[in-house]
This record gives sequence, C-alpha cells and structure tokens, in this order.
Amino acid sequence: MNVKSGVEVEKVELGAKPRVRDRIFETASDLFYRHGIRAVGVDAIASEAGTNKMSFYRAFPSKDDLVAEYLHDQEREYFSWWDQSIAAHAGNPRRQIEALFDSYLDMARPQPKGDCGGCKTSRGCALGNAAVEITEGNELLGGIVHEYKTEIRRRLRKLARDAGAREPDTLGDALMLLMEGGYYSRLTFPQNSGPIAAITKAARTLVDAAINAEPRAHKAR
Amino acid sequence: MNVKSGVEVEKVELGAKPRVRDRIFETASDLFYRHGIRAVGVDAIASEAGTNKMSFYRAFPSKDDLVAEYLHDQEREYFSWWDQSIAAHAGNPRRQIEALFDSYLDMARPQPKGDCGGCKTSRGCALGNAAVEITEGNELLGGIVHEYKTEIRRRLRKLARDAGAREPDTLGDALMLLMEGGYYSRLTFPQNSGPIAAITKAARTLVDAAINAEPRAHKAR
DNA sequence: CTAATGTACGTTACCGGTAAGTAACAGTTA
DNA sequence: TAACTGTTACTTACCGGTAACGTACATTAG
Repeated sequence: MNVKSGVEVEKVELGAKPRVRDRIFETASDLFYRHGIRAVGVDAIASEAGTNKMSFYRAFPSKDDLVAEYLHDQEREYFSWWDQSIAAHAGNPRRQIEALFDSYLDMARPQPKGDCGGCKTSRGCALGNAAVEITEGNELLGGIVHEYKTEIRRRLRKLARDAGAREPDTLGDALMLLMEGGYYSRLTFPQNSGPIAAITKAARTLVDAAINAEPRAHKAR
Repeated sequence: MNVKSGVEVEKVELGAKPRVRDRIFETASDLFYRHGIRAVGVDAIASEAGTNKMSFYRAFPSKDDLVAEYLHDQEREYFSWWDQSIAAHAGNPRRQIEALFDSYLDMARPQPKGDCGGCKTSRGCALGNAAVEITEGNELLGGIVHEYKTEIRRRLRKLARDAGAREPDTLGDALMLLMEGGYYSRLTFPQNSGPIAAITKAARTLVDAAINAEPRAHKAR
C-alpha cells in the first residue's frame, strides 16, 4: 500500500494539476456517488480523470481497494461534518442534537470540492448506498459500512444520554432512524422535496418527549 | 409411451411443478431481493430456476421487463400487507398507525412463499434498494419506485389527518422517515438488531405529540 | 389407431459489448 | 539515470440477447 506522507499538500484548485492518483480518486468518488459503485468501471474513471486504465492500476491495486478508500474517505468527511455541526454547542448535548438536524437539511452530501456544483440531486448516504450494492461475500466493504453505522448509532445514543433522556438508547435509535430515512428517501425524492422536510420538527419532538418528564406547557421551539 | 410411466414426477409437494415463467419469476424475485438487481444475471436466474436462458427470453421480452414486473409485484404485496395490518382497526386511524408499526417489526419482507425460510437477513425495502441501483437514465424503473413511495407518503399523511394531527403532513412525513430508516438500517444491521428496535416507541411518541394538545398524564400503553 | 399439428421447453452455439486486470513499449521530466 | 506517465494491445470473463435446432406431449382429424 502506498502511503503518502505529505498530506498537507491539499491545494488542488490552483493551476498545477494534481497527481494522477488524486485525480483518479476525486473522479472516482464523484462517479461512485452519482451513479453507484457497480455502475462505474475503471475505464470510465480513468478516462474521466484524463488518464487511462494503466495509470489507474499503477495507483491502485484493484478497484475494490479504491472503493474501500472511497468509503473510508466518505466516512471521514461525514464525521468531520458531524463534529463541525456540534462544535458550536459544546457542553449542551440537547442543542447539539438540534444543530445536527438543522444542518442535516443543508448538507446535500460531503462534497470533495466543498461545493455541491454539478450534484443536482443528492443521492443519500454514500456508505448506505454502498451497502445495497455490496454483495454478501464482500466482508471488507461490508465491514466498513457496518463500523460506520455503528459509530453513528453510538454517537447518537451518547448524545441522548448526555442530554438526559429517559431512555437514551431508544431516543438515539429513533434519531438514527430519522437520519437513515432521510438519506433513503432522498434517493427517490430529489433534494428536500420528500418527507425529509419534516426531519427537524420530528427530531425536536422526539427529543422533547424523551427529556422533559413533564412536557413544556406549550410548544417551546 | 414407455414402460417407465410409473415414475412419479412430482418432486414438489403441491402438485405439478409450475410453469417455467412462474418458476423464473419466483426465482428472480428471490435473487433480486437477496443479491440486488444488477448483481443477478439472466443466466443465473434461469439455471437457478432449473431452466435455461432461452426459456427466459421466451417468457420475458427483456431483463428490464422482468425487473419492472418484480417491482410491481413487490409493491402489490407491500400494500397488501399494509391493508391487512390496518384492517382490524378500521375507523380508528390512530390505532391503525400503531398497528402498522407494530407489525413492521414482524414483517421481514413480503415473501413469495409465505415463509421467510432461507432469508436470514432481511434486506430492507425491495423498491428502495432498487432506487440505489437504477441508473439515472431509466425512467421506467425509476418511475415505479417514485410512484410507490409517493403512495406510501400519501397514505401516511392521510392517516395522520384522519387521526386529527395538528400538522398532518408533518406527522405523516415523520412517520415515513421512521419507516424508510428502518428499511435502510436493516441493510447493515441484520434482522432487528439495529436502531429499528426503537421504531414502535418512536412512532407512538410522534403520534402522541401531534395529536394530544395536552399529552396524556403518564405513559399510556 | 394413426398421423399431423401446435405448444412448451431444452440444448448448443453464437453475437456484440463491456468488465477487470496485465504486458510491453515509448515519451516526459527531474 | 530513474521515476512517472501515456498508449496500444491483449487476456479472461461475464453480460444481455438471439438463432437454429431438437424433444416431449397434448390435441385433433382422418
């Protein structure tokens, strides 16, 4: 495995075109997310990245290795978004949960280029979608997705516990169902035209009901 | 006519073996659900059904036609389950919603053979999973999924309205997010080991919060 | 009873396209 | 020189789909 030590060289948008490997990876991430993993061949990736298949296989041992790296990268970007969303309300887990769902609607997806330019319709959760395509024999890729979702579950349950919920695991799981459902429904309903529009109110309702033993007299909001 | 007419040809327990077309369809439905649509080729379907590719193309014009029929059939079975679940509480929409989510956990998926025999891990929603695999150019298949999910959304919103929810569309959408999330998470967490375990309590909480201006004094249930 | 016919299905071989992955060689640049 | 990259050509395998032919059986007419 090739380990790049100079990670901090991230300036891509400037004139000098990045290394072939990086171009391939960025292109592949984009194509994988938009069209699915199985639907995108290495030839398409290479030509779209302005190179050819041989340079692909000089940079990656196999397509599966690229996919694994893609999934890990998406996971990293996702939790980066997560941490960033809750950072402003450190010490206030209840507000952190609300902040998560507030920024949920704005986040089409973790974009490599920081902007959701050509991505007209968000295609949900990259890792979750991969779970649909991953065949049952593939322990490597399936394991990545499983660990990822398990970590999300763990974080939501912890937030619920820190917020003082009566049944923290139940609240955490319920919030996770909302998030998962939002991603899933986005595959069918573009942007926020689907039931995802109700996600913030739903999350707030669940949090209120789980935290306030005596619910507030009227809608707090 | 030969002397070996005494051999009983019935290996299947219920009478004569069904027609090739039916065998192909049942087999394909099973394989599509378990492994995904793109992952299953017509050769695999045919041989698994005990026939060959030519008989496949004598029964179906193309693989896409079979897929469309598969999706329609899954949709039909799903709404059949739906109607069956709420039938016992006609006239009581609130209980109908609860009944839906109560039977949600039991329903691994609409099984062709009525039993969830070989299907160890439920693979979520057949239509929803198809949405991941359907390429953007396929209007036919994409349209089927879109109509299906739109109908679910319509039904849940109507139930919420009939139940007297303050914001029926919001409650309906929130309930749909729970359902979608349940299916999605089932891809990663087998059976009910994932966050789906909290779906009934979450649904009840949302319904209570939306219907009771003054929530019940303590947990009813 | 026999023969003809239609229907349903099996078998083999093949097509064009595309997939993942590799070999060998040539050009570029530091 | 040595590392990196581009190019062409190739292998192996599978995909959806088709052609041509062979077989078993039921029906019906003569």
